[in-house]
Amino acid sequence: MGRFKEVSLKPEFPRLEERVLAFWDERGIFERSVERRRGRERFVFVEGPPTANGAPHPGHIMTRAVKDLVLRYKTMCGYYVPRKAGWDTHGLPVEIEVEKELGISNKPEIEAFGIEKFNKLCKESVFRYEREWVEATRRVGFWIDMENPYITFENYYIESVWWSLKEIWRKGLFYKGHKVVPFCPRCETPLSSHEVAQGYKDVKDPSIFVMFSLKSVEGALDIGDVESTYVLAWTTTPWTLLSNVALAVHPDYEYVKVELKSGRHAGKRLILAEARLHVLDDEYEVLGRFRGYELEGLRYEPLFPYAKIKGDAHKIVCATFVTLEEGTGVVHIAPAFGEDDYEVCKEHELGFTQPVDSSGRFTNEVSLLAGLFVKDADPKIIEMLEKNEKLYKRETYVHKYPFCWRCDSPLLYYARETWFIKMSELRDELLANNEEVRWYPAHLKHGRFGNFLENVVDWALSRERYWGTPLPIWVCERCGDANFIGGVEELKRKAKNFFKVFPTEESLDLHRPYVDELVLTCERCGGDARRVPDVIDCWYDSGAAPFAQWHYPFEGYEEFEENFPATFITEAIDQTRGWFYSLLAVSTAVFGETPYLSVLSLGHILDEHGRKMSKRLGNVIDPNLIFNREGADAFRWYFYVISPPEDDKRFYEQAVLEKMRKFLSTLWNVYFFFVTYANIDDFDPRAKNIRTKERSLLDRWLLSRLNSLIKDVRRHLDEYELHLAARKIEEFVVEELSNWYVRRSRRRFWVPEASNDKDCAYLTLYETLVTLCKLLAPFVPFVTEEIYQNLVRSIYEDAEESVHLCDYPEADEKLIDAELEERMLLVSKLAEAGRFARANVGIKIRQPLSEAIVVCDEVTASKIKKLLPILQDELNVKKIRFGSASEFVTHVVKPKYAVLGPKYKARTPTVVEALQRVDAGEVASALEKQGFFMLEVGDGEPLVRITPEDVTVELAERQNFAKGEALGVAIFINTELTQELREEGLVRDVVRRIQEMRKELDLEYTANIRVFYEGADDIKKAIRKYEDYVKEETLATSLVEGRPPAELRAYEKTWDVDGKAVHLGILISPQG
RNA sequence: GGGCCCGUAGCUUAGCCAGGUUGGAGCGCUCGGCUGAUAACCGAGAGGUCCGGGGUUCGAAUCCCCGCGGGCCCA
Repeated sequence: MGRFKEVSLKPEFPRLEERVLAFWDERGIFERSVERRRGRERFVFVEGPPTANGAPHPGHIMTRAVKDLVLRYKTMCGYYVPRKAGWDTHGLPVEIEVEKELGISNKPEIEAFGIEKFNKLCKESVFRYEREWVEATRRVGFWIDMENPYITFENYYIESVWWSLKEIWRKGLFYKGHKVVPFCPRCETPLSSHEVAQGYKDVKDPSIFVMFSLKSVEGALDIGDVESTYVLAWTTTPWTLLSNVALAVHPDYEYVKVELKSGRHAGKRLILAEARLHVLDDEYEVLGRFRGYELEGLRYEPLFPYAKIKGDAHKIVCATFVTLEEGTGVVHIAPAFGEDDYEVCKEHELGFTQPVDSSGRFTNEVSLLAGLFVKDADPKIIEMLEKNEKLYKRETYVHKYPFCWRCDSPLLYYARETWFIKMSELRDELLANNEEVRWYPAHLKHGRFGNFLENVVDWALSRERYWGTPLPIWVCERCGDANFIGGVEELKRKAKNFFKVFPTEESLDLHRPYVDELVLTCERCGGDARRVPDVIDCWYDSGAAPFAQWHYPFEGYEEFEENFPATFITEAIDQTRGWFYSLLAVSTAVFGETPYLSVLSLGHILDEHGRKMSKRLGNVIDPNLIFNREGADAFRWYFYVISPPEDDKRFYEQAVLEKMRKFLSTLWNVYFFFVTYANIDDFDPRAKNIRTKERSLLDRWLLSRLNSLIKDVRRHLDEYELHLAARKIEEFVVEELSNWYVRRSRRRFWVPEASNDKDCAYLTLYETLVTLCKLLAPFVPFVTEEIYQNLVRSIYEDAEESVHLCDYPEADEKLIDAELEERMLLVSKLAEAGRFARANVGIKIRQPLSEAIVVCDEVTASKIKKLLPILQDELNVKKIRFGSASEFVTHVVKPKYAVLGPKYKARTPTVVEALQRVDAGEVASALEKQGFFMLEVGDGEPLVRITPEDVTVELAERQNFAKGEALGVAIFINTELTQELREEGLVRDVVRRIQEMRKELDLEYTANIRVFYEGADDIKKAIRKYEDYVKEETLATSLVEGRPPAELRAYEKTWDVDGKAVHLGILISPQG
């Protein structure tokens, strides 16, 4: 037993993580990590409250992993980073979930069920999903205070929201509009522009060309043959034809009257825009032309007899929104179902008709279609047109159409009474506040988000629903004045029946239906005022989080002051017009200030095939699957390292597994290696203190790289380049620490006797692992905690109790030796080049060779001189030395375009051509001797002076030498095999086989063995010659020729070495 | 239709802002090697119209223009 806890070779990350979670909980590590920074500079984070509407999706897990990385990092850097969780609890999503459970699907059913009971179920439903979120949040290791979250349905939160709405009203930014708004007929409520934005889909709609029969009118343009002339209009929403009030033409466009000469409508006359004549399928003759304005005032027969229109109707009007891009240049106008339509009718003092109810069904006014959902009525309407010979032709049309972002019903544009905030008036302020924000990625600022602000529209705030923050407006029954309420005290004062509705403090609930029962006394006339029954868009709730979470300004004044604006927020890209906007909109309207200083926008999670992961497609991976198999660290690391934060990420188990193998397993293995050997040697880091200066070059190199890495990681994290930080660490761990340092140092740990060099190796590896743990703690908080506990806490009693209570590593500039890093890089590249050279001539690494020669300039030679032993060992040569180029006389001269180009411009190709014609050896020797070469180009221009910087001179290989090259340095390996080298090679082959057999027997690293051997004469001879070497390498106490006696039951095997059979037998030695 | 982003090997991607002629990795595949830490590793090979077309330039994956395809957002 050693000093450190034994480590298993194959970690079980999920179980390890559960242990670490329990440890954190027991010791309150999270709370302490926050508290110990109290009083330091704040790093303010606002949690975008999850919509509590279902189990968390891998995308939510990723967002949480990113938040956690940033917040842990900032905490370790010394910032005070309180983290309050939040829940977005209101809104349609919750209502829909409850409706589904109740098996109902519209508002009358809800009202029959009872609003009080319904809202109670909504509240419960929210808590049901909360539990899954809490568990997933804990499991992924996201540290946030879930004990004291802000909850948008709480009275204090609603009161703050009310206060802010009244502030906005005071500024004159509130108004009631009659506007055509996107309306969901299933939810029976208008949607805000950013909600509509969530749900555009491609759909196939009918596309029909309809003929409106003209009537003769006094005073209007005489177009002749009025009775047999029709105006041709186009629409993709046949159901709106029942509500047609007018037809619009563009005043400046050219229109024509044509007579159809073929087809089923032959003989009829049509009016349409000249530029749209190609929509006609039949032959025609042009009979006349008009400008659009000339057509104004013409009247036509209504298509259908049903709709009762209050006011003037069925005439042609002019409008500039008419385009020639689609249809016929004549637009059918239904003021109930289009914003432009509504405005144009208002302008021309035309009437209004609304034969569709708020659930999207035709009313009794349209007897034939009464009760039918409008979209379902399309075929019937087309049939009716056909029968009346009013249909010119029908096609289908694929276009984007908005659907309800939650219930997926097609939206209708529908004229409703709605309360608005005048965001358009705040446009310049929004833009100015946006200037204060740092966006990651930067293009969002003036790109997508900035453009959106440029075109900001008023915020349609009211929702004709139940489970939400009630709109705090009471309208007087007598005078119609709107009374705005900004808090509970005010309500108490103004309501006639407050204590009747809320007899006790506990009974206070600012939701429907209770607040609906409150009757206020109108401030202006003293009459009774009743609440507008709407609730508000729940996006406003979350946009109010910066102040409402503290119940500002009723309480939490200081908290708000200290935490506004936020330093940092992050969510996925879809929040651009969602939360990122609602936060800015609310803060700008209420305070005139920006609510956040930096925003990191994340990409979406896609499935293995690059499709969006969504419930509808059924391709959502359960995060628990990954938690239970690869673990939370693997999950987190995958997201960090795979691509820049803003990119969409494909997510599937195999991909996570691959990253885990590459990185976490390698890290674990280095740790395993250290613990295993440190325990064998009973290494104690406290007992050794060897200054870095006194350690080997390899050690100093590793520590230099480690400190350079710290600098890089900090720089990248500060710029939210999470992937670059992660990739740098991964490269360090896999390439430099594991595949170079540990591999190169194996023998140093393995020598049985104590030595200074061994201590240096242990110390260096120990220090590196400990620092690496801290560096990695914000990324993979579990495995780093585990390693830290074993390596640090078990030894140093005064060490911080958790790696997450430590300070983030700072680079020690004194330990950074850029030149050493550069030299080591060159040596490792030369090792690669040498291996390449050996492979080219087919001599494996295990076969020792006599020498390798490095050819380079003197400066480089002096730089890498001390590192040559490493190279010698890597290449398995007896000797390594520098040689001069003259040993390898063949030269190749290659032009450097980057240098030649600027010098010779257009002449460059000719110069290069000439250079390649002359003898390379001549050029090389001239460059070496006099430092330049005069080149005759042969184009009549003066000679060109070639200098060493203009070209690279390479060497070709000589007989018996294999050549490799790296970073401009050549290496030659002598491939001549002597008898002695051959024998050494054979012995090493035998040693390798014995080691393999030890491994197969699963022997302790320190167990001694006895070896028996039999085989070809040259092999036996080689073994005898190198007996001591074989014994030492394999921990053999004896090496005996012949087969082991059968009664000993040795482990035996026959191997093929260089085409010759060798029989080996192994016995475990009885004594140590 | 408009805005923003993206398009490099079978897959994932670096390089593009600050142009240099020979586009670099990883996974996968084939061959070879190494292994007393490894779920590994090392080397080589096959695999690229750098989305297409034009332009600028001595020189374009890189800069400019026009397309095509994809994603997100908006009308």
